[in-house]
Amino acid sequence: MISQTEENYLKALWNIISNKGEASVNELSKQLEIKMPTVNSMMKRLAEKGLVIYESYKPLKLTDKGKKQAALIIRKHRLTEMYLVEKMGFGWEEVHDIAEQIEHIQSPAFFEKMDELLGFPKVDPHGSPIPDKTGKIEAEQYIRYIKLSDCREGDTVTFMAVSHSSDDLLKFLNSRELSLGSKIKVRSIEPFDDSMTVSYGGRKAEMLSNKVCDKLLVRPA
Amino acid sequence: MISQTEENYLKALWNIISNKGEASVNELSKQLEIKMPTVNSMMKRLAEKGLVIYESYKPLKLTDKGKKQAALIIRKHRLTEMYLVEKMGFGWEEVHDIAEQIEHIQSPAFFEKMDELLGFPKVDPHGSPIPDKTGKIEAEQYIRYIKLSDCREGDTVTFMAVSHSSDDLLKFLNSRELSLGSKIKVRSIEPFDDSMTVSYGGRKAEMLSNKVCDKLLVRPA
DNA sequence: GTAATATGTTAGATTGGTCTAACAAAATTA
DNA sequence: TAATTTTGTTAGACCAATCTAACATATTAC
Ligand SMILES: [Mn+2]
Ligand SMILES: [Mn+2]
Ligand SMILES: [Mn+2]
Ligand SMILES: [Mn+2]
Repeated sequence: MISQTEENYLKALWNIISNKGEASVNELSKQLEIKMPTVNSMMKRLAEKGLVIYESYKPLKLTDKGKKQAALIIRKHRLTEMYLVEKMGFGWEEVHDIAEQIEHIQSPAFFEKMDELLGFPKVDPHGSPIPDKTGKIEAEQYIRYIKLSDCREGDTVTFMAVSHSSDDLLKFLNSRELSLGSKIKVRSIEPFDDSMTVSYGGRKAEMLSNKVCDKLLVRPA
Repeated sequence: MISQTEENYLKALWNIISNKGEASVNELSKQLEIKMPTVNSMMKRLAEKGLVIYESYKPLKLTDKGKKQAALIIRKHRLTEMYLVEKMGFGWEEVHDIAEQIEHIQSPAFFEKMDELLGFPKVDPHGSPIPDKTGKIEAEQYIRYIKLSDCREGDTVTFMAVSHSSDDLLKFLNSRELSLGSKIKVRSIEPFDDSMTVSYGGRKAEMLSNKVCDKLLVRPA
């Protein structure tokens, strides 16, 4: 009914909308690395199918049906990432590309089994929430984490999620042994470049650039 | 480089060739439920790509490159089936359709990991051999099993594989608690319909139709 | 408020993967 | 061997998914 290609468009739309509030043809085009005219006609097709609300020159929206479909693909993606890390021994920096493919597998039983074997996890290995079977994200998880870069000297916080997880960032965090759940204390902030010196786990004075701190989502103690 | 669609053609070709010695456009067409003209043009494409040897009105062949590619897809299929049964708790009758999709995942690391977690299995849950990483099937596994239907009264054999495993057959075998590795003794053969009365495991006198016996591959004791 | 730039749309081409209809060759049957 | 049936091929259509080129509208800068 809905193709792999269409699923990828839906998912990208969902991601943009939940980060920035609304989506444009231009952004989608950049995100997917597909030219604007192609995106434009795909939006019309998805509108035909009742998944997207398309009006010329207006921001793109998802219908409720579209939101649900998208969330269910995200669910499959995140369950897969969790499974790969927890049950197969992959590192959190290795799983995205595999999940990008497995999210399109058509087999409710397969993902049911994953969910079960994992004990019905609420978040993926990068701290992002896993939508439930109806496409909803539990209220508790709407809690808006704050960026580490928005913290002040002396703050103590818990590292909860990575906002835009690139391979390079994840490998950097691996190298500093900074993982989800770590309690981080902000020792000092360098006024010149906003870099932070923090302590956590065994590490007593790690320096993190502002670019890094901007990607780390934390919960105040 | 090679699409999911092309992979399915290659695999079907490989299966037909290894069962019947050679393949025709007609057989491929039936197997894949795709009309002959479509198959015909796909064969030309795969010939272009050096995977198939195509000559008008002659039987279809795979090149060495084609054989290897096909075997590597079969490898992914069978490793997946084994993983689903051994590590995720699926029944042997549930895994084929999922494997049919997962076999197309592009990620050497993913299948490496499966192989490793499974302890480098040599056969899939239906007793079919798993090609190695170079696409070869180990010599030992070339052993030609015989059909249970070719056995005689009094023979004792080990159930090694299912030849054409349909859902219905596998469910039937489940219901009779007849699984791979069972030692089967042929008690009697009914001359009228060639049905067999056999004993194995806890069961002392199970009646198996000729249609069933024809699908069970066994190794003489 | 006009000019320049960025964003969005339309038109038309291309490729992959499928089909049906018509024709051709090979195999089977009479 | 001739007729019939089965198998294989060619031609031409269609839809999904992509592109480039050209044009239209909105936004931003001056
Ligand atoms: Mn991901
Ligand atoms: Mn994807
Ligand atoms: Mn199978
Ligand atoms: Mn397949």
